[in-house]
Amino acid sequence: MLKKIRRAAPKPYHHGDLRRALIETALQLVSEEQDWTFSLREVARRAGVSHRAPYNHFPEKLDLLAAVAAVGFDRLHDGLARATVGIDDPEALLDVICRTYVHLGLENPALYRLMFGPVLSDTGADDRPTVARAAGDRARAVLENAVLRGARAGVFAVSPDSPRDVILAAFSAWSAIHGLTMMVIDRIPKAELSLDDMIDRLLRMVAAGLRKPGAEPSSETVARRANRDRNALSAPRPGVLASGKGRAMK
Amino acid sequence: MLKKIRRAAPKPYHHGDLRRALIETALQLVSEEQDWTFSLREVARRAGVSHRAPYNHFPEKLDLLAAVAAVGFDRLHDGLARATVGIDDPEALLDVICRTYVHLGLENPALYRLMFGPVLSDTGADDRPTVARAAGDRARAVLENAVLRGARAGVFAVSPDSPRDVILAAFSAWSAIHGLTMMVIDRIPKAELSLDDMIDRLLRMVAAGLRKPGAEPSSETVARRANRDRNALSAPRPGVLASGKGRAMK
DNA sequence: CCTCTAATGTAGACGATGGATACATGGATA
DNA sequence: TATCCATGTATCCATCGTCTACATTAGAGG
Repeated sequence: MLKKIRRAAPKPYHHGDLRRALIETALQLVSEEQDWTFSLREVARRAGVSHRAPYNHFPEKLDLLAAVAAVGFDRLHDGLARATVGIDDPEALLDVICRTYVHLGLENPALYRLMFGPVLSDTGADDRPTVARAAGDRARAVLENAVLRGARAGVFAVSPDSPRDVILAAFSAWSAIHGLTMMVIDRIPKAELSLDDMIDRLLRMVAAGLRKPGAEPSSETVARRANRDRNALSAPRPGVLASGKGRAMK
Repeated sequence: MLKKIRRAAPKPYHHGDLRRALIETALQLVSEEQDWTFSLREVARRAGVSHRAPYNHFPEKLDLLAAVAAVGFDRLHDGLARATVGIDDPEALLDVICRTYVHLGLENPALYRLMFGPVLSDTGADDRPTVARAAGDRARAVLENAVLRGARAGVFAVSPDSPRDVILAAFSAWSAIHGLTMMVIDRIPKAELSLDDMIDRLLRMVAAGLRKPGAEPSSETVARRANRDRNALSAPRPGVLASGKGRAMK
């Protein structure tokens, strides 16, 4: 009998780490095609396994996509966390978070859309998939934390002792930047509007909505300039949400 | 020869008004299933034609969906226009627009998502379909008009003579309410947050972002109460975006 | 070290889909 | 009345998501 010669392991029957490979491949596809209508079979093909193999790890296509979305939220969280280290001023912090957020979202529109999209919220009548939900919560925490800090510092018109107050305020800000991000992704604004102008105007609104009525609205400029410098320094940082070629909005 | 007896026209070879029927059917399906993954064949089936017939009116499925989205924008525009007749105070006007907007969106989440969704913005590398684009512009105009009025009245910190200023301000407000609408549709906010609270908090932010720094922030309350009364009066108005059963978010 | 099972893969089948090609119908116009 | 062409129908095809049946192997228990 021929002894099984293990020559450079050409095709181990068992992939070894298929689950992760599938998520990676799917993420790659989402990034490349900016779309998640690719077939599950295509994912399997790219991963070099039979078209049925993925079903051993994900009950259906949606579950794989949910896993991809979770990765997206993780990267978003990491990107926000990394961009905000060492910033203490609450207004500046909020400004950086929002700007970074929008840019991260635009870095990989399809992934961003997938993270929030119908695919995940329409899973039956129940809630969003737990993976995505949990990952999203971690990202959300960054923003809530910033609001809380501003509240504690007495800069924001938010009661630091009322969780509801903090959550509502943070959610409003999040809604605003999420809306802007989605609008830009979906190409709603007229072409002549510059992204920076849109962000500036929106952040003015967000800041005004959080600031204590009596506070000085001019320090905002200072904070903003500081952030811009800071961003300029770390600007060439490679994309966080972007995966593969991931051209951002072209 | 048998004379063609037109007995209740059992099956006229030519449908007569297929295009409209297809759009209607598709809209119905979107509303019922809260999803547009239904097959084009299903639409044809419901319309009582062969599965190939739709292609005589729409090059592909996306084009039919674009037409549906256009209808959605039209209804949104009509709903906003109807809700704002007779309101003069700019702050109150803006308040009503935003509140109505969110409610209309939540009335038929899938349709709202379709209007903005990837389906329409990903049509090749070019712009969104002209139908949807045009219909969306009309809806957008309602908001821009309100901002313009506030600017003219000197209530908003917006130069009425600078179109760019007006557009940017309106776009910021739009982004905010669009973001809120999407977030709620996508079930992002924690369950314990009430919709009204979220809207109130966001509108506070929007108003603060538009109001002239010196203006009185208390008149807002008056305006809001007025709007709420007004809304209460016309509350039982049947859904505008809703079509068929169109349960709103269940 | 061997066995046996459960996890992981492969092969192939099924009904349905989007879209294409070829042909049928009949309303409006000459 | 004859004819043309927009509008429908009947089929065909590759592909998809998911299912059932079977193959392989890693690793736990003896």
